[in-house]
Amino acid sequence: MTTQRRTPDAGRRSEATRRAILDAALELVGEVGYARLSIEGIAARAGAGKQTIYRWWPSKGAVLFDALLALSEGRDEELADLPDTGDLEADLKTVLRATVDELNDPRLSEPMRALTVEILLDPKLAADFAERLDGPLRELKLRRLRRAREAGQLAPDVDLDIALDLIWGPLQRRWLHREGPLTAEFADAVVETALNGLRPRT
Amino acid sequence: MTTQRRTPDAGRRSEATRRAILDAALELVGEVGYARLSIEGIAARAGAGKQTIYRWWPSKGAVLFDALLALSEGRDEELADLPDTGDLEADLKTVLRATVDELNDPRLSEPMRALTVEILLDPKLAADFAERLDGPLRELKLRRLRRAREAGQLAPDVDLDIALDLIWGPLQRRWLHREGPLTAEFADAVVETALNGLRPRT
Amino acid sequence: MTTQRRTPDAGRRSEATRRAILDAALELVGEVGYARLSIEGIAARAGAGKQTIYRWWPSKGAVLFDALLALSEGRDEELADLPDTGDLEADLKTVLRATVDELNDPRLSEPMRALTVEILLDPKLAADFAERLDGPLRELKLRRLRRAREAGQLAPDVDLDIALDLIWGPLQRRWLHREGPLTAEFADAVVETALNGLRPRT
Amino acid sequence: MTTQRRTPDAGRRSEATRRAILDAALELVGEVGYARLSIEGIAARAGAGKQTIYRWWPSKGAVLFDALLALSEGRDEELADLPDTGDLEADLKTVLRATVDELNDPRLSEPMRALTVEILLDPKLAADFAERLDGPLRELKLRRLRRAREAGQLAPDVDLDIALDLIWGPLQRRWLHREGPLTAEFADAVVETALNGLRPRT
DNA sequence: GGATAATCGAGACGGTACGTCACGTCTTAAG
DNA sequence: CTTAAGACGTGACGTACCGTCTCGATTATCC
Repeated sequence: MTTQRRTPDAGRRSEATRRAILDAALELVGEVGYARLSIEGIAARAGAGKQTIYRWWPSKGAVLFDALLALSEGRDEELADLPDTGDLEADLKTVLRATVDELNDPRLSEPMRALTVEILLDPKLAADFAERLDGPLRELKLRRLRRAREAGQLAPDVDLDIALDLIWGPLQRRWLHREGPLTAEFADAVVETALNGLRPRT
Repeated sequence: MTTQRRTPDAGRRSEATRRAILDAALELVGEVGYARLSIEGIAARAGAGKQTIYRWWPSKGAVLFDALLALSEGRDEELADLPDTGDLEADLKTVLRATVDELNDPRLSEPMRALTVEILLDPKLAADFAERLDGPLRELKLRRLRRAREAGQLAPDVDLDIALDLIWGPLQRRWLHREGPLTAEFADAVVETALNGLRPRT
Repeated sequence: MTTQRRTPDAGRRSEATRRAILDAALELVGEVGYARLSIEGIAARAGAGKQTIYRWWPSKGAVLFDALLALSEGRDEELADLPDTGDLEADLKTVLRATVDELNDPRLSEPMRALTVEILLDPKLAADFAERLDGPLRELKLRRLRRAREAGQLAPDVDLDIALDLIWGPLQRRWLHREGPLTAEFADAVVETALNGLRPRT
Repeated sequence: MTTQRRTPDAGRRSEATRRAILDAALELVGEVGYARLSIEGIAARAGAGKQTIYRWWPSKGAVLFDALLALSEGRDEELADLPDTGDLEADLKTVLRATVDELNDPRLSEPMRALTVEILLDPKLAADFAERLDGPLRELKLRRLRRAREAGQLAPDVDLDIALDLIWGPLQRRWLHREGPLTAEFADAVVETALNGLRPRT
């Protein structure tokens, strides 16, 4: 689940140091923000040599990415299937409300926004992110929507990629751009309106 | 339309230097990208002193912002009203297709993505941007939608902010995250699907 | 007594501004020391434009020079003849003790050391200084010694330049290099020992 | 013999870089003079990073000091005892004539004057200089004079500090202030006249 | 269990850019 | 024409990090 598979000899790698680095990265990003987060700072805080970081990660963004992944490890809900009670609207509301809660936790939200931003600019990081997090999640969502379409809850000709954007886009946009509060009501309203447009016309 | 009103004694400001700086910023961002754009580099290219930049702009993001604004000056379509032929769907398609064209021009698109990203991280810049560009544009859009709602083309209880997100969000998201090609077809499909969900239920 | 004779149009010169600049220079050199004294700082403190300083003085050293000269104006003892009671040793002790007192006043001593140092490095300033202060003073001293030699109190073949160095050198050296305290006793001892070597051998 | 003992982990210090910096400093001070010598320039000429200079030296004066020390390394005459043939006058003439030769070599003289001047203004540098060069040399001179006093060649009550000033002061003063040529004759005359005043009165 | 090879901390190094200060020149507006 | 004010190009300051590069000093398998 980390980058270590791609590196020379992961066998010898010090797990303690790896954790210290990820922890330091999280602490520091909370204290000074992403822009002023530096490899030097992480190394110093972690009591690690700079080379140790450069050996295992290509950029500070990659370190923070792993640090955030490590945070959400254990909570395997991450890559579990989306709920499927048969009621698409209810299920989507459940999922989006959970996301709203996560995004309202500044401990997660701030570094995650920083990381998202970094991803927008760094294609390498974007690829890593797509492979390890965004891609799989997107697949889960598509799967749930496909099932709904097969069950006749969505119009048969609906473009699922666009559907996905309609449902998750407003939330992510409002979060990323800080355009207004993230509330359960907002999540509900988005789901309702989007589904309105996606349901089979009678 | 520029920052100069907020600064000390803008009367003495050298217009030639101001243009040289904005031009240099645009050239350089095209050549090396935003991450490697530096105040130092802009000053050197413009034949200006660094202090002259620091005197009038608070960050390289702010310089680029003004540079992009200057680019689109003259084309007053910017802050003109959105078209209103009475046919909301057709009007929105016109607008979104125009946006698609703009975003497919890499001369504008790349620095604009960089600037957008900078805005995400820098609240000061965000405020400036909101005041001078995003806010007014948003207002235009809301006005058009409000007229449509009054004309009965949208459900009377629709939340216009959410409507706005549903219509413009997917496009912006796909652009910002480079998630697939920006085409007229995509624009059309988004408008159709979103309006489906926003129209009065019969 | 100032530089103004050498400049384009002294007739229009503002005396109030000139005083303000010299006063500001003295204040600032006392507050921040010579190294951090700046033309900008003087202009700001004096409420004068920088150009006004550049118009009338060639360097901050020159400003300080004039400022120090202005300080000792009025006290005409400056360029009055050295005392001549007939007793060379007593007269020299009187003079050197007075110098000791002056040099122990930090209000004068610190900027004077700074100026002296500047003179060591700036030949233009050195020439100005030699012409307006050091030369005349040296001439007074030589005149007193010459009278003493004619009166048989010094050996007839003594080199007066060397005599002058022997008498005033140690004091100036100890002051400039901060090598030990400046006391009346030291002044007396120097005069006695130096005169020992300069008197006619019996 | 250099500053490195006072600095963090001098073990890793690159000797090649250290030499390159000192050499560059000497070259540059010869080309542009001390006032226009800059850390930036030294680093560029030496092919070193600025930080490398700041890591090991506190000021450009300190760099030049080390550079001059390095110049005179090898010539161990530096800290060897002053000659003692039993004839004080002859010995002092030998020493002062050697000094005159050194001070007439502009390769040494110019940077040395600049450094001397810097020392006058910078107490830290002065302390360093006193500890590593001036102090030891002064001690050698005092030792020679003390031996002469014990041998009855100087008056028993003579203050050796003042004696030292009388003998070396005029030469240093004439050099530092550029007050006339430095010749062997001048050195001889100073020694003769000063010793005249210091010998026991018969 | 001792050799050996990679990892580790530490941090020096050549660089780039930062944001600030002062330089000396210039332009403007007021008197 | 001088003045106060201050923008301008220039250049150096001293600092922060970059990413690379040695250094010993641990480890942690593998012979």
